[in-house]
Amino acid sequence: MDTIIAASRLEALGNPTRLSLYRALVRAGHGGLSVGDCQSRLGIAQSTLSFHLKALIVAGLVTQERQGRTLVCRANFEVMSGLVDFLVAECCRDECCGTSEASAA
Amino acid sequence: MDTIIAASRLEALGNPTRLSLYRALVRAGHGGLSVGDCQSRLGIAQSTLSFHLKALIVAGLVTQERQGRTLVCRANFEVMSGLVDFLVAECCRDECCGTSEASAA
DNA sequence: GAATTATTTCGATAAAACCGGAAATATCGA
DNA sequence: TCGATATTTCCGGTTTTATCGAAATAATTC
Repeated sequence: MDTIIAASRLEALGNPTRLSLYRALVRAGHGGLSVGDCQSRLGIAQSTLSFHLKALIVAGLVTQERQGRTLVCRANFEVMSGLVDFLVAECCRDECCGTSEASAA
Repeated sequence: MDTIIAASRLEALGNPTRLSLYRALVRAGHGGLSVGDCQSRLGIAQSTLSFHLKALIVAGLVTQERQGRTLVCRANFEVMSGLVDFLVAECCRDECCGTSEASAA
């Protein structure tokens, strides 16, 4: 995953309102939540919710599916998994040869 | 972990410059990197680096230790681990009873 | 204590984020 | 088509962020 893309996803999660929204969707699991359900849970203005929801969708963290009048939102678990993998990828790769003190040799 | 704290950490990682910086430290592993090493790797102004480094430190993602004239920076792996755990915590908790269709019952 | 190296703070500026109210769009039911 | 429900877009104002250069601080060495 590109650093730019990973950063945009982390940025999307890096707002308390959006993080709460995302976690509500994570808790909801497969079934997801309608936009209205999200709104009543978070208790913020609809326009504000729509704004943040869109940010999560653009980032690829959330998907939407229309069901009649309502839009069902779901967390995209694969994207989250990829993001987590990215964060820990290459951990300690440059830490060669088991030096126990910094800048040894 | 509090949502506010988690969001602040994700926000800290949600900037391409800071994410690159953090990943450089993750790659460096236990030995860490001096601020000067970070600067030469990222190729940005020192003031800019200092600004972003401070953000990571305030967020708790990075620690610093003085060694003579240099400040050694290290990724705080425990904090990262906690953050990852937070993201996947309570997954599907509200998805009761294995309904396969949304809003069944 | 003066010179040197390492790092941060300050000042300025342009860009972006955040928020809610009002209006617009889309779907359903009768 | 008309009315009701569900959701988004547009608008504006305020706050925050990102960036760099220049000056200041901190620790070391001679």
